[in-house]
Amino acid sequence: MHDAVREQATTIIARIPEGRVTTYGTIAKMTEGATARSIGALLRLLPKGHTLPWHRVVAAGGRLAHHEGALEQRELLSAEGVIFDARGRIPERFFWP
DNA sequence: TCGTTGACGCTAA
DNA sequence: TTTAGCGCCAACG
Repeated sequence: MHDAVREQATTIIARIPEGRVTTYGTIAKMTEGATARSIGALLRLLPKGHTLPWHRVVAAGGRLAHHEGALEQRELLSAEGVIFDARGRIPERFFWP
């Protein structure tokens, strides 16, 4: 992934409003030359002290991707008012854009 | 350079 | 609704 693509992706993630979420696929579509998988790779390698709202990036269908920080992610989202339904999915009204 | 791994997505069955 | 299969891309040894 080129630096320009990475910068564009991080910019998009930084623009996600509080209390809203977006998906890997959505970011990939908005970023030229990126795919859902490349976005995942990008977030995985984020520096320790970054200010990016990574917790607002979820898997397709509003499901929560299974990774180490999933629990923390769920807490952060809940703190912002994001609701999980009975099946552990985020309703579409929380999606951004 | 090659094979493996993993914060994924989409489609078919 | 759940699984499997395939495509996809970056990092790493």
